[in-house]
Amino acid sequence: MTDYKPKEIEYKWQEEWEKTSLHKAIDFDKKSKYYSLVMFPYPSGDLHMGHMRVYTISDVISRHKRMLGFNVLNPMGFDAFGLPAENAAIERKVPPYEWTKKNIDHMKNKQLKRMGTSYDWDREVVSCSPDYYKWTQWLFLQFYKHELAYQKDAPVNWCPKCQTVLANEQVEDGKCWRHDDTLVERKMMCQWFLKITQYAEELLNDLQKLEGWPERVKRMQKNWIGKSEGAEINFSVFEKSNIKIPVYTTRPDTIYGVTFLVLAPEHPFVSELTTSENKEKVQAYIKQAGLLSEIERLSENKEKTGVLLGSYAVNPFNNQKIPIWISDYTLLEYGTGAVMGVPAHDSRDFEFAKKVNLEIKQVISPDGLARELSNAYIEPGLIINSDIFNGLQSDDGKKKIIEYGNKKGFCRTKTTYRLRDWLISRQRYWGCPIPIVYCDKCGVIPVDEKNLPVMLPEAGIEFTGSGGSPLLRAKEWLSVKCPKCSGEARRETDTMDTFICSSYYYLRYADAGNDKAAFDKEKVNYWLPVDQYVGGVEHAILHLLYSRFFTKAFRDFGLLNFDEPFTNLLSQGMVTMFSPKEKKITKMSKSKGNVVGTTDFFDEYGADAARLFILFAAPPEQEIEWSTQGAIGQYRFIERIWRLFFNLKENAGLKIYEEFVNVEALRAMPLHEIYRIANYTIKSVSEDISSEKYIFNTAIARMTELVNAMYKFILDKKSYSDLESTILSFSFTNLLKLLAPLAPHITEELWGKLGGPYSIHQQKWPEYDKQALVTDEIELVIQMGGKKIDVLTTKKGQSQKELEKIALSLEKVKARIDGKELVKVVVVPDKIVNIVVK
RNA sequence: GCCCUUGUGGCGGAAUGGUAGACGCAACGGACUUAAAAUCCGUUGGUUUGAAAAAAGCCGUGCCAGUUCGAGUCUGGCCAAGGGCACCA
Repeated sequence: MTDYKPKEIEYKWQEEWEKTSLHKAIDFDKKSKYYSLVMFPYPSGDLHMGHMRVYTISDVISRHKRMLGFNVLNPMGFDAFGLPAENAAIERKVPPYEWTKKNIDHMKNKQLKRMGTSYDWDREVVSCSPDYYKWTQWLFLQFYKHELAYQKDAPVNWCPKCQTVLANEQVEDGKCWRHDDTLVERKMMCQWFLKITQYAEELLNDLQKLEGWPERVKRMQKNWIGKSEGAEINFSVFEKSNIKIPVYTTRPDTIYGVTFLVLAPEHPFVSELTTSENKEKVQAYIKQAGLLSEIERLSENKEKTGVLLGSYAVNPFNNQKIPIWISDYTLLEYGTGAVMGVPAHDSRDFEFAKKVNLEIKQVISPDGLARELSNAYIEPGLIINSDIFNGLQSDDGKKKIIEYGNKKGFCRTKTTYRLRDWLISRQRYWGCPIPIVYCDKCGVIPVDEKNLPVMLPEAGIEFTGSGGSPLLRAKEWLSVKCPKCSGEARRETDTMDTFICSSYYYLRYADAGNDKAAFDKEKVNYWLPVDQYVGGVEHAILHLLYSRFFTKAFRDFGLLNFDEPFTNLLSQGMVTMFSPKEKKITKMSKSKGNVVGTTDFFDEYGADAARLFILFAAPPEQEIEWSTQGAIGQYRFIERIWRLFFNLKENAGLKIYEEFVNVEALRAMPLHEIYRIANYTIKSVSEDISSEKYIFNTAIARMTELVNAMYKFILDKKSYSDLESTILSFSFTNLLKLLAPLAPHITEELWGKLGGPYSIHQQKWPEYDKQALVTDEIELVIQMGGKKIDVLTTKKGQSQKELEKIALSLEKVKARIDGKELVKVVVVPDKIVNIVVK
């Protein structure tokens, strides 16, 4: 027997797999395709055990599907644009390109391959490489052509640490998603947007099609899109018949309770509606509101403030004259930027009315009676004080009121979404340049497709960390000929949000080398949609919503033929560990000082052991806590298999053997139990590892049981009969195959040592012998009143009467029935007998 | 505030409404060894009776009810932790 040296074995097979192109995906192959995808990483430099989880899960799925006979596409690449590279350039004067390249090289060759992953590296994509970002730019131009990319002045979120603006989705709790200690500021800027809102309804509706997605993720997307149905009502302005103020409401049933209007401070009508005596106050308020940070504005404790404009609006339903206010609790970007104030039935309006002393008029009541309100009554109810609509229920009232207003021409139903258009401009260097040119004569002009890519300049770029994007100072690069008039023009200096790059990479994998197009339509239609996507739940909204949007837009551009990119989604839980900094168990990350590197563990115990522990600790969706001790437990499991192999090889003539045996020949022998467990293991592992379940922890437990049973069987055994060596060979051969997707190196090694043909990963997934699982004895549980009294082994298939008789004849049972009335006996054949007494 | 998820031994976790705690970690005992490590074999939810062993009993899946012959599992309410949304009209 030789020692188990994981490092040697693992390196050997990793090289062999690469040399023999074992994991190559073949376009348009005869076998059914299976696209297995893992979210591609940002090349931050050093992967730790926390990162390993997602790659392990996805790799097990890919390897298993190959053994099931699928043509598997399992690609990998790098989301390589982004801030850390640029920050490294500022701090250490290394060009972002070099820093990124070095990290990719390390992650790819020293870490991802070292884990034993089975990627088809021929399809690698690197989003910062010009042959990739050329197509990012080309796709931007398609959006532009279809009027889905546009520029506008808007209040935007600015992260002072990133020195750039952020999309709505990238602001969490008023803070930057990358810097949870940094409040986002509000600024007015002219920026590029993608019109994701045009797809809001489809993005919402098609969530129903995504049966293979976790409910949680779908709910989060649904919340984010935030559809609401209501009405848009036009208020006219007293003595200013040229202006109509549209407001959006979901409660048209409260229209008679309107006692004021509130516009957003940035609302375009504000100056026109401000009377001269209020001008000063209004301007001061607008200025002050603009200065507030996001978090201050959102703060719940913040008291409502606002100022009167001086003009009056007229409620078209009852011609009542009501004052117009501005307040920062009204948002310009949502609805129409103006709300009707119904203090009696909206808590924000109530608060505001109390604060500035406005009339509160009740128009909804639970019982039809009006009373003094100490809070807004926001439930639906009976309509009162509302002229011809009195006595209706809210629901019915809504419809009738909209109908009435519609007839009169000042009201219509309207659907509003919380989702905003996607702000994609970034004031940073290390991103994909937006292919746009500004010409004094011609205006905003897109770069010709044939002149793509607009390369990021490298020479003469200085990273100072201040004074805006380095591109602003790249004089030579900045000046360009206008594509239209050939006159002097200037390049766009903003780059794209890196989420653009990651919104289509999974399409590029289908045709990674193409230099004529972003991807070939036929290839994309062959490979896509992705059959199984694995990634972190932190992208539940961001990346997954953007990618769905891209897919739908590309379908409409005629680039592909499907509606949704990812059929099944698995959101793996975090890997946590105790953080000495935060004094609690929390997500493994460098900044929290609780990382365990991969290299040392792999060298000592092997990637196989790390993979097994990660899979064994909990089901994939759940959080797991890294435990080196626990991982060593899996190392011991592997070593047990290793020793078992040599023991059986020397003593029992172990060989590859996969045929079923005649179960009758085994009856009443201890061997029968081994054969049964082996087949039960095949059955359970096949089920647990399948896409319906993905519970790898129990799969590993079943295999451990088989190994334990085999150990027990061979204990003190000196010689083996032919039948015994056959059954043990059968068990061991199948064990290796079942374990192969999870621990690919050790299984390949032992498979080879057993004389199996290269490679175990190209073998057929085993099937189990149904005969082996048929038993003639069962364990019968005896209960009294639902409590277990006894368990006895008895013949299978006895009638209910027989079982009842067996139970009632037990001494224990008799003693307990004694003196009581037998109410009934419940018999579940081959399972339990439950005796109920009174 | 609204929506959702999760509460099981010292720990991670298993259990189609039918033997709660599979499997692993940790701990303890035994074998092997001059010794230790490793390995192999065991024990390990709590508790009561018992000198001990054997054995037997009772309690036990966050709490309180309910449905059921039978509930970790289903229903309702509560408590706790975690997550999402949050001045979205």
